[in-house]
Amino acid sequence: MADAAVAIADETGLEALSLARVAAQLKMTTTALYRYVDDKATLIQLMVDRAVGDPPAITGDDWRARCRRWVEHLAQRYAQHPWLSEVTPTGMPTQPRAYAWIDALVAALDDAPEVDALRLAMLLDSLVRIYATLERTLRADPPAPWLGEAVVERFPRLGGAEQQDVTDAGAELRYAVDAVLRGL
Amino acid sequence: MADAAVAIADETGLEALSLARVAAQLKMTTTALYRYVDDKATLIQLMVDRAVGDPPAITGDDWRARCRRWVEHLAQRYAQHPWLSEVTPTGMPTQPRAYAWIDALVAALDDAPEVDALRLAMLLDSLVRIYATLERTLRADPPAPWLGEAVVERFPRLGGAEQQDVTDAGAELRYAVDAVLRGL
DNA sequence: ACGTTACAGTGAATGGCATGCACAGTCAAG
DNA sequence: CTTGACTGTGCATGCCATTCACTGTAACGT
Repeated sequence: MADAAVAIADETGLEALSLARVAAQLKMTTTALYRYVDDKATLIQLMVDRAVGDPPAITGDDWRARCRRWVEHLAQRYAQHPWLSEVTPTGMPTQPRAYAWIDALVAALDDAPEVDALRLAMLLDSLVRIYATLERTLRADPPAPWLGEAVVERFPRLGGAEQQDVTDAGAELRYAVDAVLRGL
Repeated sequence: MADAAVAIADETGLEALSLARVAAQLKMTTTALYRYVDDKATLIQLMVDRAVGDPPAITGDDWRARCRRWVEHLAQRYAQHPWLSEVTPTGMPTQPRAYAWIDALVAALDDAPEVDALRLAMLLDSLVRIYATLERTLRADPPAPWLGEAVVERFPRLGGAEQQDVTDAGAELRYAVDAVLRGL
């Protein structure tokens, strides 16, 4: 059931995911799904758990590099399932896989000095989410020049950034992560 | 109309906001609202613009301190309207106020060396969003200890962080912003 | 003063959605 | 053979966004 739902979300996004469509995919009635799941929300939780999957094993000399690898892996999962960034986060993680990812980051921070792994995990995860959201919306919207003549006229200070490129969400993510890692 | 919608969202959250309720508040029929707004989505855009409001004037010696002030102000707006963090961002900003905030940050970065203001604005805004979301969900959920015995048993490395306090979203935000500003 | 036109709001209707409840088949254990 | 758990169905409810055809009303040009 979770797999069917993930397949639908992969194709049509989270907005278009309804229990009716999941049921159709499984050749069941909509209401039959309530035998297995209390709620649409819990189904989505299951989907997230499944789509994010298990954390990778990370090796490398530099702990910052290991952090970046961790981020890359997570970002890759988000890229495979763009709807992940549409899921509204609901507080602290309760799914087992989430703990596994945090654990993996803690392992990667083995020899890092004075780094608060839990906080960092939350921060990095959030950054991945954000730039995944950015990527998704960039894909959906026309890549509008976003700074028109009129705007620059009203806010002259923005003039310099006019032709700036914000089309590569991956690059933005790396920028943000690098800034954080340098600043720790 | 936007004000009525903001009032409802302030009280009951974004989930509970329906055009029917807005109409009731205004003593109109639901369908009458479509005279003024194409879509529920565009109504929400208007609401965001109104709720975020105009950026403050920021003064101070240190550009990092000015950045922090900018973040504090923005976070304050999110605190006043918690539903803001529930709004799914839709690509680059199109509302005039958004430009004004970016412009304000650019101004604050006047004498900062080699800082990409646009990128930084996006990053800081994202951070504010994230920790506003955290605060909202902390308020909604029971502040569960989130790391049970069973979890620590399966992931021994997480043991140290067991009793860690993640209840103060404001502190987390400052931690993240400080890390970023140091790392630029 | 009269007709026209833009505007503001209404009412009914459509199609989708999550979800609840009472029922029917099916299959295994006593 | 019977009972009971399990799996699935059908029907129904209430909420939602959105569309369309319609009515009143207020301003404006002649």
